[in-house]
Amino acid sequence: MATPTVEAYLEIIYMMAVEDQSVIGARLAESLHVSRPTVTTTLKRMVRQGLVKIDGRKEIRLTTKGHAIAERLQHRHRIVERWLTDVLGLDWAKSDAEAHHLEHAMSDEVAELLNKNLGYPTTCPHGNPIPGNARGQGRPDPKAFQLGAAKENTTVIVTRVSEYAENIAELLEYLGQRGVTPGAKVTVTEIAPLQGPLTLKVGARTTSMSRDVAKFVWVKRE
Amino acid sequence: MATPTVEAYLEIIYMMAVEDQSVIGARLAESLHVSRPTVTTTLKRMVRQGLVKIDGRKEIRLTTKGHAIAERLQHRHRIVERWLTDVLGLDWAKSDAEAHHLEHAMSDEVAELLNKNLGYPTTCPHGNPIPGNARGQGRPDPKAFQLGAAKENTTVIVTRVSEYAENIAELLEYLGQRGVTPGAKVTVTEIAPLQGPLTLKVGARTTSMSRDVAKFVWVKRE
DNA sequence: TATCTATGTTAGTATATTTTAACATACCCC
DNA sequence: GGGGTATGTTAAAATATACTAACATAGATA
Repeated sequence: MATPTVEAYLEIIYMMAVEDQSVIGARLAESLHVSRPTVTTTLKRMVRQGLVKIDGRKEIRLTTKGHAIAERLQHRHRIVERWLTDVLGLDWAKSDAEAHHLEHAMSDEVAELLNKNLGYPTTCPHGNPIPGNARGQGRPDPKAFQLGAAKENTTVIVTRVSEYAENIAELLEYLGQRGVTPGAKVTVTEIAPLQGPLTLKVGARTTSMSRDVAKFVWVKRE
Repeated sequence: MATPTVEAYLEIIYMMAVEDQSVIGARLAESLHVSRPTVTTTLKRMVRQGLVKIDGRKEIRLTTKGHAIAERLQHRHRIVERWLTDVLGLDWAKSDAEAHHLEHAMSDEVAELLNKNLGYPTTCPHGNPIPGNARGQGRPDPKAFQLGAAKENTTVIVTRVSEYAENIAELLEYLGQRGVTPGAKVTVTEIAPLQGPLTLKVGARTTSMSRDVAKFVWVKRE
């Protein structure tokens, strides 16, 4: 029923909501790399189909129906990512984009066979919970906080990297190359003022990271 | 570049040519379950894009470019089928339809990682050669002939089942349930006259099969 | 030869998706 | 309060994909 385009909208809306972002058309246009008028038209269709609602402040919300589809897509997406990275050995930075294509072309039956074959993983390679497999129905750990909010001279463990970002592929590659992946131990050695970068120690390596990037990395106390 | 729709056309044209079928618009309309005017429009686009040529007798032929895309799709299709049936345990009748969806959503890189992971299989579960992996560049065994052409009281080995048929899912399910799969030994015990059915012995079981169906089953002498 | 059948094409529509140009609004800052 | 920025919408257009109704044509057949 839902076209791949509409499915992509549903999924990004779902992700933005999970990340507590403001879900408005302008944000969708950026994330999906389409113009604002396109978003207006598509959303109009989606409202007609009962997939989303738009309130007076132009905030977009998923209906029960839209939410169900989005959650099914996230389920597929993360299982496919697990397969791509763990079984096929695909780079974790590439697996997100690839999964975005495959998730729209996979039947429920195959998704469940794959899920079983992988042993019902609870998170994707980026640490995000898999709805249906993980407890909490895919809600991220509430005790986690953004690396950007960590205090100086604390050591934290990376729990997950958000997959909602405009330049997600670059972001993942950047983080992967520096070892900032789920389970990694990171020490914040310095926080520059004026929204400046963080200085981090990851393993034996010292690196710096902008505050904007650090927002996408969720961590917990050691 | 090529949309999923155009890719589906390319693939079916490729398959029909391999099976020595007459490749004309009316046949495409049936196979793809669209109307004849739709085929006219889409073919016009494909000619403009340099993917196919149509001769004076309305026969459709792939250009080098179209052929390359079709072959890449067949490669993916059959590798994916192998994965679906061998690794995930999906029914062989369902794997064809599922592969038709997944093949359009898979990058070259993932297709090759999967190919390697499966050990470079030479045929799909239906016995059809995988272009690039099999010798002969995906041409079926020239010594094989259709089960419908077998003589009475001969025993043959099934080499492959054609995946080009209008009701392919039903056909595969029918054959699978009767054990008529690649490698099976089949004895033709009786051939009814007037294009009537064949009586077959497959293992301990005796069954009959219409001549129309028997055209899709390719066999070789024991 | 007249007709039936298969096939292809035109015409007219419809929907989904996309764009640019232009305009409308709301809110923030000085 | 006035200008600027962010945001949303309208208008006009294009492309890909699909349909039905109608017509054209070639071959086969009665």
